[in-house]
Amino acid sequence: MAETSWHEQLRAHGYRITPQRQLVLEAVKALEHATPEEICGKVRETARGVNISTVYRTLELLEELGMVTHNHLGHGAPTYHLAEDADHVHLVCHDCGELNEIRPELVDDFVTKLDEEFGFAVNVHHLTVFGRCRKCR
Amino acid sequence: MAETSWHEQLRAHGYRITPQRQLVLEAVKALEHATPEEICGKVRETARGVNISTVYRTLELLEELGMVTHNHLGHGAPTYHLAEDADHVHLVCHDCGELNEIRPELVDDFVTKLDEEFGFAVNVHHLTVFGRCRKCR
DNA sequence: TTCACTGCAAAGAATTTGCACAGCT
DNA sequence: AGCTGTGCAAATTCTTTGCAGTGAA
Repeated sequence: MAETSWHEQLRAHGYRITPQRQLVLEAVKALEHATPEEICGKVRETARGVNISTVYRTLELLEELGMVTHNHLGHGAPTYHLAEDADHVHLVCHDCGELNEIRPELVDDFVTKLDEEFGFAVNVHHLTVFGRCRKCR
Repeated sequence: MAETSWHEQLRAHGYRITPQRQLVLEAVKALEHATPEEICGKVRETARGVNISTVYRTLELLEELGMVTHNHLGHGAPTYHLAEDADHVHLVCHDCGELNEIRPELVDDFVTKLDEEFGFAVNVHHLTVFGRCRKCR
């Protein structure tokens, strides 16, 4: 995403460009799969006093605009990443918690089948598959 | 599951049979996809004074013994059901929240592929697929 | 100047834990 | 009787909200 692109996307919807929003977006990009708490920590490395509730509000906004997405990779807080980096499916091991990202093509058949049979459009970016990894079986 | 089966499964692991455990298991069976809160409500229809923390502890125990499983069907609390009734995949619509259960055979190819390519054993019972249903597209 | 945005503090929802007593076995 | 399980209350974790002051446009 070009620097100007997200500025304009915010403006086009009547939202303002603020340092906090810039920093949150940068943190999401840099951290990958980060929780709101972690994002807040990263942001505070640069700007002090940024509040966790601002992070929540910003993530909600950025998600609404389609700039970031989130996943539930376990029992705890959700993790966020850039929408443009989200083109993968998550594999999470129940036992060791290991996270793997796999090519979305692997679910293409499945996605097609659900579309044909139920008219259901799978959101592949939000798909997390739990199971047991090679090491833990 | 026969009446005696789960009694023995508890005993075999050194756990005791209590009215609370029986009621929680019955509530899980009766409600299907119920949150801990809902299960607690159901249990209290029969026995008063059962505590929510007992429900949590019991669900954790029953899950550990493989008698119930849980899924995350949205942002809120997880939902529990009997493991023996869990042989389906969940389809959840982002927009209307509608929940559908589909035949697990639909993911067989996908499961096989993940096994072959990554040695990853998918827990189909815990699989929830988000997307947009026919009506909301 | 105007009104969206933020920080702060408090409220809320979901879950866990410590501890003394109750009740299975 | 012995020890697991339970109720209760308080602590935690994660998230949202109200409100008054700040700052982007």
